[in-house]
Amino acid sequence: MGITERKQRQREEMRTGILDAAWKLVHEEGWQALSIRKIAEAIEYSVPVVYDHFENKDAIVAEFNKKGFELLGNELSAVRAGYREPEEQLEAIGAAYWDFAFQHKQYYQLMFSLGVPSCESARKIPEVSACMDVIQCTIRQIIEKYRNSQADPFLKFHAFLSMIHGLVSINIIGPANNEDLNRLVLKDLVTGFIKGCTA
Amino acid sequence: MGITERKQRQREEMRTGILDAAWKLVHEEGWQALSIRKIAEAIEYSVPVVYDHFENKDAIVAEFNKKGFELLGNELSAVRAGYREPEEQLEAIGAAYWDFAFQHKQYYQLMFSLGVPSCESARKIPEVSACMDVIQCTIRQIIEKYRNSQADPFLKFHAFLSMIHGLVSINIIGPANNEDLNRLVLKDLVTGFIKGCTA
DNA sequence: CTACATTTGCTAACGGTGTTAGTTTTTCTA
DNA sequence: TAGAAAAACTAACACCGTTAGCAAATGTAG
Repeated sequence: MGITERKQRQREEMRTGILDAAWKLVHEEGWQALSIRKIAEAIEYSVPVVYDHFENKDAIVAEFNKKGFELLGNELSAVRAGYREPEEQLEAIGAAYWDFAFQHKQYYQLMFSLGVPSCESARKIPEVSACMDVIQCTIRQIIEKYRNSQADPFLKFHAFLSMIHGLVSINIIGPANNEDLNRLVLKDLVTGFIKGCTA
Repeated sequence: MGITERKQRQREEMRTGILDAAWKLVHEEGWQALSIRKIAEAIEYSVPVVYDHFENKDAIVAEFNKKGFELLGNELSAVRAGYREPEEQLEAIGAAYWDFAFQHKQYYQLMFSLGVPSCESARKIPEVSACMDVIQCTIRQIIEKYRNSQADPFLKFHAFLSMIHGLVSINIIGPANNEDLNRLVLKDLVTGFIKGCTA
């Protein structure tokens, strides 16, 4: 009775086919150009077929949102594993975060609502927490390492995220800004931040 | 021959009427709900009349973008004028920037593409520069005051903007976050930043 | 092998969007 | 008062997300 298995497999293939088509469209024309109708055309099926696999357009978008945080989380974890001292780790995380935002521009725009019709009802998904934990944990270690009882890890975490996200989001809108300047700003922000954690 | 004057006046009235109606809609239903048709209905004219005063929807949105930066620029200037020392000024600017973002949520969302279909072809408008100059100038004064030749004013300006914008944009997406925490994060960021400028 | 049931996919529609071509109505001028 | 100019409108085009209802393919049981 491999029939149900085959059907299951075909369903799965269609699902990923939809996502692949959607992703291709986003890459070629941006989020604002993504439409159910174009997806349907790309997979060579009629529109309602898409609705058999996703409740609505938001559900498709949410899928990418999740995947984006998953990707970023993995990236940050991997980079962090390459260093021993938490200061180095945080510096590397800052750079990696930056790289991610621009190497996966579409993901990042979606993840932080940059010029994208907001993907409602996200933000509580576990991928977000997991991703943030990497940063939060590293910062806590810096503070602990320097026995700086005045620095609140939670507060510092939010400060760090604000810095890094602000830098990225300002630069991700519109075409290429001065890349060298941004690198310097990033370094200035991160080193300044670390100094604030240690002293 | 007051006829042409009257016509001019009527044109102006219709223009502001369109903008008022648009602004009301944005306030009531958000940017994503703004439509030419709804504007036309609100002003009790047919759709093409709107196109007699604005080239397209983007032009209407761009108008608000400009106005937003104008407002923010004035706000920051005013707040800055209330203090003598640049450190105090910057601290006040940080707080004022924050307040603006949340008191004029719709403006801020538009100005920095937070969940809004990007208003193309903005960002080079003079209101943006004027607004940023207030911040940039204050930072330069702090650096000069402390004769810190190592701190680059331009770089520090970008760093400051990143911080403040990052904090705001993370918190402006979604419903109310912890207000007290955000105030602390803001203070931590700004004082840390000032320390980085002075030493 | 056939009859029924289920799944699968489709057509066609509803109400919405931005935008514009062409036409009517109003207003001003000569 | 006739004709030119300005103002406003109707109606369409080409999209969009979403869904109700129907047709065709597929699997199941007698």
